[in-house]
Amino acid sequence: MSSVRVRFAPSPTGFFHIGSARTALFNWLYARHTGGTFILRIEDTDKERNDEQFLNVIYNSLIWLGLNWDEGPNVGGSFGPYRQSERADVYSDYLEKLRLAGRTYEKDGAIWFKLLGDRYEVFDDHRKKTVTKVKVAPTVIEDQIRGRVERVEDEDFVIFRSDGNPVFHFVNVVDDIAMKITHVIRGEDHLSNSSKHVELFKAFEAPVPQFAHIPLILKQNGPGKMSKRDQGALIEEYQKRGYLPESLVNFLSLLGWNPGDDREKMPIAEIIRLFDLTGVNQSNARFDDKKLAHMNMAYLLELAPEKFVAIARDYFKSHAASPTTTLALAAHDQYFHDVMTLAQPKIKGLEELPIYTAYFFSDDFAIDPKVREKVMSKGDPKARLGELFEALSRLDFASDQIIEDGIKALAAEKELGFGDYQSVARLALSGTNVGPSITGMMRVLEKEKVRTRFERFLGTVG
RNA sequence: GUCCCCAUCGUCUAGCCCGGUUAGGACACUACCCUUUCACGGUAAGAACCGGGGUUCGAAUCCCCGUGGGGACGCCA
Repeated sequence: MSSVRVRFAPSPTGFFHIGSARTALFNWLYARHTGGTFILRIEDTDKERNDEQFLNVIYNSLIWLGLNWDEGPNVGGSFGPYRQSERADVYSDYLEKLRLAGRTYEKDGAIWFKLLGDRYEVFDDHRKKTVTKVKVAPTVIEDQIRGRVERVEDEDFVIFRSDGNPVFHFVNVVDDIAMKITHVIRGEDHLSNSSKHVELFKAFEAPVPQFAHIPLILKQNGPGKMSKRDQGALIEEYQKRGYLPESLVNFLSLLGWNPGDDREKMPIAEIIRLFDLTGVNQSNARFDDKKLAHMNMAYLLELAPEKFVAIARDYFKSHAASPTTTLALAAHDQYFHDVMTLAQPKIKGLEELPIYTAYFFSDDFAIDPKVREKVMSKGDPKARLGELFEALSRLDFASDQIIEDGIKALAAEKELGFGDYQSVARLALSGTNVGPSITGMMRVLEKEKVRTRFERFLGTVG
């Protein structure tokens, strides 16, 4: 095990979104790549805004994505506790160090961190008030991704609120010291906080960890970074929509990082092997749900049929409220299996499944009027369906191939093409022109059902 | 307003560090092929170096300025 220790430090103040997931992923990847330790630390110092339910959202999302933590809540570790709300003792110890070093003072009931240098007053246009500044040399941040960044940190800042609770800057640095964090990998929105943090590290006389500020994910439409409220921002949502976590992870890994060549779809082991901070970009990336959907389809396509069926069943179960999924779940296992394997190579995502397969589980399906119009307008489809109905008794439904041969024989006999039968049969059987092969459809539906649907359709067209 | 970061097809990006490419790939879009509908797949096409100055024989690549985008400026994290 290497000495690399990284942490993902979310605060449970809202749902878990894409940006957080990507930060977690990059930390996890770096830990796995280097053989280091991935730590989950919950930054819940703001009691007002924290909520237990969000904690479970974080845990569940990380687990779903496969980002297991080596130290943290529920798994323990020798640097715990890993929830900041349980680390009050640690913080008072560290506050004492700062106090002894003469780097704190009290004002308005809060405890402030004192910068070193001469003070002067200046009016701040933005905040519309006079503030006290300190004459300081710029703070240098050596960043693995940005290079050397200088920032002037010239105002004292609060480290303990008047309610007695420590603030983010303080606990973040203290815990990074206490937990021996070696690399701080976080979003670029923290870059301007880093000067505060570096000054704190220096005040504690602690080694400054390596910083790596990764680019932000921008919302796909409109200005600004992606936030919890944006469309497609929540991890939970992808879970609900039946996205495969490995496809989301693969997609996310490519947002701001690349292996240096054209490879995109890669197994996680390969991503871990290739991942490094030097491959991380400096510019923000816009989220593209189409590319994610494509990635997901590619993963779905290569799933072993048994696995696909199991995942499909889970998806139906978690959407059991709808009538279509209820009927599907009520079907025999083998039948469900057969329908799903028919659909697997055809669909782009699990979300399509209930509607795509609905007519397999219910005779009560609508005929698409547009498709009907199109199919019925050329040739004599009614006659074709009649012929096919006639031939049904002679057709063996044992395999797609036998059905295909049977229809082809019929077509040859009538000096017609396969398509002349296919389109109208599909319409009668499914009410649409979208779906799996007609032969597979007939095989799975079985002869009796095919017969009754043909009959019914023939009846409706008079 | 101040400070910080960034800048290649519509989007994600390779190339930049170490100047010489028909500036490559993927998603999306278009056409065609495959075909039993719809997809998948295949082929092809269109599509970019933000602008201006330098440096240089030569700049996407190095430097400066501008512009644009993003972030931060809380007793939030």
